[in-house]
Amino acid sequence: MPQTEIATVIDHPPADILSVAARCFEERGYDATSIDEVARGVGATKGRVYHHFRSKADLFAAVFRSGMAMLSEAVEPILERDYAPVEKLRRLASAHTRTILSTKAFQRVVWEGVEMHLRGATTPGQREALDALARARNTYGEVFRPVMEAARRDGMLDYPNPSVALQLFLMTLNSPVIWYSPREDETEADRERLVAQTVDFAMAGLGERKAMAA
Amino acid sequence: MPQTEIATVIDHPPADILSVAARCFEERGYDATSIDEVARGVGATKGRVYHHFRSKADLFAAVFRSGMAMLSEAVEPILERDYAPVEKLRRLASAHTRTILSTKAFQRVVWEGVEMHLRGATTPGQREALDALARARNTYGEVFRPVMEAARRDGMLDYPNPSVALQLFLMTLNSPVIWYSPREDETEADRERLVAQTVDFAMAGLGERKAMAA
DNA sequence: CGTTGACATCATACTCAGTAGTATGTTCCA
DNA sequence: TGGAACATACTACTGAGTATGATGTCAACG
Repeated sequence: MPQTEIATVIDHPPADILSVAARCFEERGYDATSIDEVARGVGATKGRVYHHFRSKADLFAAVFRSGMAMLSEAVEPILERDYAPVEKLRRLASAHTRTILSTKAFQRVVWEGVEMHLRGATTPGQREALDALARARNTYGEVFRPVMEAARRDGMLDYPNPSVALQLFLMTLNSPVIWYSPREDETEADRERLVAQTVDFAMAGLGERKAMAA
Repeated sequence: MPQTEIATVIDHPPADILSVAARCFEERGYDATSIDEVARGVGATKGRVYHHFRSKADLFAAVFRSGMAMLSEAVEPILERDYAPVEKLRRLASAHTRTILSTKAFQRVVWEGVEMHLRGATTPGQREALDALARARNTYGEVFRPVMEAARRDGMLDYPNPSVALQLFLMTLNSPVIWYSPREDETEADRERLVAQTVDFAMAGLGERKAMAA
C-alpha cells in the first residue's frame, strides 16, 4: 500500500489511532485530551501520532470527518430511493439515529465539534478549520430539509418556522450521544426500541399526522 | 453588611464575577476559560476571584447553581397552581424554555456541567463535586415526570418509555442553549414565537392529543 | 475623639505541573 | 541506501494555585 503513495492526498489515517482518539475525545473532551494519552491508548508514543497528524486539531478534524462519513454512508442509499416524503424522512431519521448509537464515540466528537463552532471564541487559526467542519456538518443536515418541506407540502407535517423545526428535529435525533449509555444486558431489540422512540418523538414533534387507525 | 457575618453560610458571591464567569464559560468552555480571563472581565485580578472561590471548579459550580436557581424560581409558582396535567406540563415547559433563553449564558454552563458529568472520565476529586451538581439538576428534571405521567394517565399523552420520553422532552427544551443566538433586530414577539415552537415540538413529541378543532 | 488592631478585600509576584509541538535519533523494509 | 514509520528527549509556554503584601473599614478601647 505505501509504495510511492502517488498523491493519495487522502492519506491512510491509521484506523486504530482514529478510534482511540474518538474514545478519548468522547470521554474527556477536546481540551482535556492529551496526545500522549491517545498515543498510550494505541500502545505507542507521540511520535507515531504526530507522524500521521500535523496537530491535535488535525487529529480532531480527522475523527470528525470520519464520523460524518459514517452518517453519510448510512443515509445515502435511502436518499436515492423513491419514497413518499414523510416515509423517506422517517427512514432517514431511523438510519441516522441507528448510526448515532452504533458509532457513538465518533458522533460525540462530531457533536463537540459543532459546539465548538457555535461558541464564538476561538483563535482565528482554529476558526477557519472549525468552519470547514461545520460547513460539512451543515451540508449534511440540509439534506433533511427538502424532504421535510416536501412532506409538509403534502400536508403530512405541520410546523411554523422550517429552520427552527430542522434544528429541533436534528437535535432530538442526535441527543442520544449525550445521554445514551448502553447497559450490560442490552439487547439488539432494546436498542431498536430506543431508536424507534427517538424517531417517533422527532416525527411527532414535526406535527406528523397520525395514521387514523380503523 | 460585613459586620460579623453571623454564619451566613451562603456567602454573597459577587454577582459581577458570576455573570462574567458565565459568559466566559459559555464562550470558551470550562477548560479553555482561564481565571485570569474572568478576572480581567470584571476589571480585577486573580486575587479577587480566588478570594471568593476556592478553585476554578468551585466558581463553575457557583455559576451552575445560580443557573439552576433561576430555573427553579421560574417554575416554582406554576408547580403550586392547580392545572390539568397537560396544561400544567405545557406551562412548565414554557416557563422553563423562556428562562433558558433569557439566562442563556448561565444555562449554557449548566448544560456543560451535565455533559461533564455524563462523560466518564474525571479525577475522583472533581467527580463527587460534579455528582452533587448533577443530582441537583436531576432532581429538578424529575419535577416534570409526575406531571407528565399524570397527563398520560389522562390519555392526553402517549409514549412508551417514560425515562426516555423525559430525556427527549428536556433535551428539546434545553437545546436552544446550543443553537440559539439572538439577532440584532430580534423583538420580544420573535422570542416568544421561538418558545412556542420549541414547546409545541416537545409536547407533540410526547404524543399530545391534538385539540380537535370545530 | 483619636488610636489601634483585627479582619475582609483585594493586588502582585511567584511556583510548578502538564502538555503541544519539535528536533533528532533509530529501525526496518523495499 | 533512502525513506517511511516510529521512539526519545528535548523546548517553550500556558495556566492553576499560593504566598505574601497593600489598603481600607469598623469596633472597641483608652
